[in-house]
Amino acid sequence: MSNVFEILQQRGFVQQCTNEEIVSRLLTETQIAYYVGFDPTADSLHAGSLVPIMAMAHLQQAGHKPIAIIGGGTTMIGDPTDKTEMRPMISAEQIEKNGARILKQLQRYIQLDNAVGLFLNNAEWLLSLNYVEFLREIGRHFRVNEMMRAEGYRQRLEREMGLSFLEFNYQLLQAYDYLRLFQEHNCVLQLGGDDQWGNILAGVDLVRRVEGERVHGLTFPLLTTAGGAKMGKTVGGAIWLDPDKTTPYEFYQYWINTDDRDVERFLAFFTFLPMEEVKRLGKLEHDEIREAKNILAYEATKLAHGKEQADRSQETSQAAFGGEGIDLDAMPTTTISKDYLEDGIPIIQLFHEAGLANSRSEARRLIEQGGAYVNEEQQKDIKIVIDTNSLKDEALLLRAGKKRYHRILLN
RNA sequence: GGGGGUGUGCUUGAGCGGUCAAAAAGGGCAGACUGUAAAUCUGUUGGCUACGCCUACGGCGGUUCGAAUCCGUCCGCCCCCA
Repeated sequence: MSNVFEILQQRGFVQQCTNEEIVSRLLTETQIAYYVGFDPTADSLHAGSLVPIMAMAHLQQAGHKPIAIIGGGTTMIGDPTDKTEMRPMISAEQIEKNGARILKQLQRYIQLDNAVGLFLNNAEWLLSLNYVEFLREIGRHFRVNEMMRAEGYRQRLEREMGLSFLEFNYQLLQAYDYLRLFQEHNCVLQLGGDDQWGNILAGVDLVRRVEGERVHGLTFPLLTTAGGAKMGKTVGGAIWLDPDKTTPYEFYQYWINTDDRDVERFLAFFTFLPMEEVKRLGKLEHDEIREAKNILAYEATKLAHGKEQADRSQETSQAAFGGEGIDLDAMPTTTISKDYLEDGIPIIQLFHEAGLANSRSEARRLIEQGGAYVNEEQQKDIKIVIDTNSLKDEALLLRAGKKRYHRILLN
């Protein structure tokens, strides 16, 4: 149980590794510094980022020193890897701002206090680089033909959109990051998604060429759900870690709706439950597996938002789906004026304005198809006008379909 | 620099000058089933003051009674040659 590498392996974190034996030994016999880069293009991390985060947490618990990097410098270029289009470039200030929020999120999982863990922005060293110097000292170590063999670049080269010279340089900069971190913090392991494998290797090579030292890399599998969707994405958008962007309840719901086939995998990745327990839960079938999803959702929410929020989300969830009660306080709410309602609001308009339908036409369809409920009563007539007579406990409870609720209050 | 392509609704992708709000698939939404899962089946899927009207097929202009479909031009992207 003491070997973190084994833990990572058992939990499914290891996709590729420069040398499993050596890395395993490094992790057991010494304490090392390791790094992961995070993308600061958004002001929040999302559920997909939890894979590297959890891996970092496991490693830190085993006594190793995490370095989280935000790509303030690299993001200003845009990673072409596996991207169908160029990433939008964003300003340094924005990156700075995003970075600060990301740091806060990371701190829920790992300690980054400048002592046992570091948080750095690679803009610190990338922005001041001198072009000619960089070419001479770093650029000379890269073979273009080798770079072009990398899957990510090749795709971009062979398919439609070309690859700008700017993007082509991305790999050099990321490799340079690794070199710097090795030189300054003695970082000898870089982790990342499997799409980063090429970039990680570039860094490993660079360190070897410049410093003559052997450093390592390890990638995580790129998770997709059994349904084929990208991990952490729903049609509505990404599942964010920021409670303002994705409420704890929605976060909880995301996990509890996990596909049966994903439960065991996800428990291993996104909770700290011991593997025996994970396996046991993963084997449950039929409605019993809901218990496993419940635990998954609870644990994941607790990690991201704390015990209190997890408890609440669980209660709300159980109330809403378990039976009678619906936790009114937990659902999205709109406040309207009393006069407005007294005059009567056509049901189509009501659903539209509550945000349960994106247009009036959509609201009309919803109602016609029997998916609209007011105070849990199905309304199929599009001409109905809702007024104060429909109030129940001074409020209206709207429902669209099975799971989407919205409450209307008066002021 | 020269030559050739291509640009359609959330996505992919059809589309004779009229019958195109635009085939088809995917996705989404709703309904049935059910375990807040998956699979399956059904309906629906631009907007609206709604059996009619408006906005849409890269931008702008033109030809025509009439254009997503023809012409010009501009923009983006791709391919070949240099």
